[in-house]
Amino acid sequence: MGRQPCCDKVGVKKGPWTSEEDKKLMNFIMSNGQCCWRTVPKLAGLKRCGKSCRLRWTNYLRPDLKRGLLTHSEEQLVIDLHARLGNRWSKIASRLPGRTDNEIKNHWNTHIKKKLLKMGIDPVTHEPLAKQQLVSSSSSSSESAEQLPEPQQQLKESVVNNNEQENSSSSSPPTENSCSASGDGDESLILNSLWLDDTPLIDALWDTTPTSWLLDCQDFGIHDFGFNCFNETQSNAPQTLETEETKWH
DNA sequence: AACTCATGCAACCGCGGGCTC
DNA sequence: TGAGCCCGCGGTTGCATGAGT
Repeated sequence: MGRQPCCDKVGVKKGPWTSEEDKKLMNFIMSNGQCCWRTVPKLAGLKRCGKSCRLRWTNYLRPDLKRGLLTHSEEQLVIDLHARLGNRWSKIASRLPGRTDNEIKNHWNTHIKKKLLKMGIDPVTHEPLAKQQLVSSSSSSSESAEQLPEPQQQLKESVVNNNEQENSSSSSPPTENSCSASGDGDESLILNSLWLDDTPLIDALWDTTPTSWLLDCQDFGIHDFGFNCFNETQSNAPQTLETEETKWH
């Protein structure tokens, strides 16, 4: 169907926001609340499109936003949620108070992705890269997985064990990616369990993390990246965020 | 000091979903 | 039921800044 542009392109300003514009938008939202973004620029006296106003507000001006780098445990949470949800940044962001989908997406693409790759973990599937290469390069034979070198074999077993545990526990649903072959039913279970409870996961998640198999990744040099503190942070992540963050970065 | 390259972040764009009529 | 509209999402781009040569 034909779509009208989100705003009149003529006379609409683009590019970086000035502090004057920020002030206008901030004042307007503060006094009128968030409503009908299409009308916001007009009412607030801005030469911007509503979309741009919404983005600026949600990604930058919102008073509840945290600024600065993601903490260690926030990163861990992002990794785990990404394993469950894939690139659903807004869903992931909804579990991290004060963080925006854009921020998380950027952080994923610039930091976490690289760290995972360096560790030999596919950032898309969250599976060990070595394992994937073996599987893909040796046709569809299931035997290939049995012939993994020792470190990869340990990883594989770890993954299997975790999946088995998760499959047998109603309180910790299987990951979307690692169990992608199990069908849509699993995903709906995951989503149900995730979204029925809207409280942020930041404090509770790592007790049952499906990426806990990363703990066994010592042979991939994980200690170089600070993953050796997974065990510590599982039990008291929020309390140790700042100190762990310094190790991590 | 000047240049190039890499990195990180803010912002834009196009599309899909949901709602209304 | 389907067209029109708006909002929100995810992918991508562009620019500013820092590091390296």
